[in-house]
Amino acid sequence: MRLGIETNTGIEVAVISQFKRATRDWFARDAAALARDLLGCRLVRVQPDGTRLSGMIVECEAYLGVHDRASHAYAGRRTERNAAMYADPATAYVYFTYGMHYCVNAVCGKVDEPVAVLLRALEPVEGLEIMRELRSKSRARRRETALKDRDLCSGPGKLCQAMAIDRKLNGADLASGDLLFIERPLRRSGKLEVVNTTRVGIDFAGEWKDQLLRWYVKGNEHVSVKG
DNA sequence: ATGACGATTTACT
DNA sequence: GTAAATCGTCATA
Repeated sequence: MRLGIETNTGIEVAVISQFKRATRDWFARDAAALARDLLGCRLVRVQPDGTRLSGMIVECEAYLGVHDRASHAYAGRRTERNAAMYADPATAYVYFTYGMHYCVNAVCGKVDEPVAVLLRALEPVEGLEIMRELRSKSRARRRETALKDRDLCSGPGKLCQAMAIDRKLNGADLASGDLLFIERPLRRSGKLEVVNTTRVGIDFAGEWKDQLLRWYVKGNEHVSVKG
């Protein structure tokens, strides 16, 4: 239970919410089901100094393993970079892309089965001002205007920046670790309207680009792309 | 050793 | 809407 969370306006309001750590068993299933269920859960990052950053997961994509042309494990590719995909469920797979961005996945399925869920967007909950600093840091030119809340975690690369997630967290244990983990609500937090559609940024994937493997919270302003 | 390319973000026309 | 940024990774040689 947690009393008092930071709101978009910076005002603290008293709320009663109950979350518990997601267990390894909870991750040990197919990626599509997990992707859907991750919506509404919290991703939590505890920094070295103990500062807690968190956000509600509002957008996810499932990557289905060796047959999925969009997956890093397509055709059984197993390299140093994607090794974490073959690890235990609840392992974090963090990879570097486009020469400048990190993306984070929750590995699921069984051991040696390279299936995972890409976390694409969060609605910031704890540590918004720290996130703002982390996000401003790497910008080429400082902007006079502060970043809006919706610019903090509305994309896979942005959320890693805002949550201080980089290659050091590749292989982290999302179930038992203390650095990066998932909390799920004990009670279904009201009605969560969900949209199921196609994945983003995988035009190279042939027929697999049409599969409906992306889920997001309908109407949530932190979702990265509409559609 | 070399070259091509991103599961993206940002700035600019 | 288009294009630049930017470099680790991987396949090929």
